[in-house]
Amino acid sequence: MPGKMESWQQRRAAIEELLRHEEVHSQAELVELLTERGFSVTQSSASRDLQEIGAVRVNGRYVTGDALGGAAPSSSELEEAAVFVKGVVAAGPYLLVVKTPPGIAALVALALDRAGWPEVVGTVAGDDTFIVATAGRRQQARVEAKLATLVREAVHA
Amino acid sequence: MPGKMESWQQRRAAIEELLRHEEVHSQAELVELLTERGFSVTQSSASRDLQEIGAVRVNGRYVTGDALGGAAPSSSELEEAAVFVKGVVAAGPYLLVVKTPPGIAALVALALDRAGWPEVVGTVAGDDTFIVATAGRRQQARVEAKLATLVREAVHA
DNA sequence: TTTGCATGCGCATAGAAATGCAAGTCCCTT
DNA sequence: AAGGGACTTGCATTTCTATGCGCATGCAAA
Repeated sequence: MPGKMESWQQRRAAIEELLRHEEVHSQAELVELLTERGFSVTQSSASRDLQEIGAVRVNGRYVTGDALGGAAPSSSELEEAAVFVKGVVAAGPYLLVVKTPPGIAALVALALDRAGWPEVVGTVAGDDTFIVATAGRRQQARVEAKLATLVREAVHA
Repeated sequence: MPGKMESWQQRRAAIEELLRHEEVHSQAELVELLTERGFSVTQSSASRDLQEIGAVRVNGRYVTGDALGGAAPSSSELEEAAVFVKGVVAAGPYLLVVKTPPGIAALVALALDRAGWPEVVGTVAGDDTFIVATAGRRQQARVEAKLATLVREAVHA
């Protein structure tokens, strides 16, 4: 099986994006749209992705979970907040410690929470530091990498 | 077919009520519950009713649209606080991450502290998340289970 | 009463989504 | 470098949901 795990996160991001702008009525349709956009997947994965994302089918149309309840904070919020990140360090195999300027740890932590990354189990913020809890080593590594990328891009911009 | 058209409104009300207090995972299950309560229907009608009502299946469980957010009080301090627990997730073998509505994490964490569970080593609270430290896997699992029970009861009440 | 229209429902089935299983990858540990 | 575990995915199939069709009933007008 051609199991290219390369796109996983991009694919989910793409799905969320699709759900926001297109009318998706079935998983088969979603698969089609994804295919058009260069993602090669089957209905199986679509099903699992949707569940993971928290999408829901209402009246025969899929919508993202947070589109129902209000606040639809995209990753842009986090991208902005990323500017304040001064450092990310692993603390043991399950935690990350993130340093920020004084007073805004909570802000960044909140943004990270709302970004809804699947690997992030939760955050606890202090004044200039916050802790990110992840479910395991792998998740920790991913979050660390993603955060690092985000910070790099934020600084460049 | 004895189509008593008198009852469909009552039936739908009953369904809404059921969704609020029971875990309904499929339309077949719903039919069963309704039958127990004296409503004689088939899956067909259940499907149409759910659609009409605006119920939605999230993670394999049906909920009414407006049930997305809301809580009720209880008795003992921790039991009361349990209402606010939105999720419990293990982070590695020693920690639990508990999500709550914004601003309430400290309250719940304190209540848990005071409950004096032997498995709980300590808690650290943020704004909408707190972390529970336990002495090991076994304790972690036990706390997770106890919390889950508590939450379930709190919600049902 | 009879005729017509609208509605609620069940049956059968088309249509859609979830999942057990096994295969392929990536990484971490030894 | 080898071994093992944790993930992810696709396939095949099961399980669940939506709906076309026709019957039965209620109501209103003729």
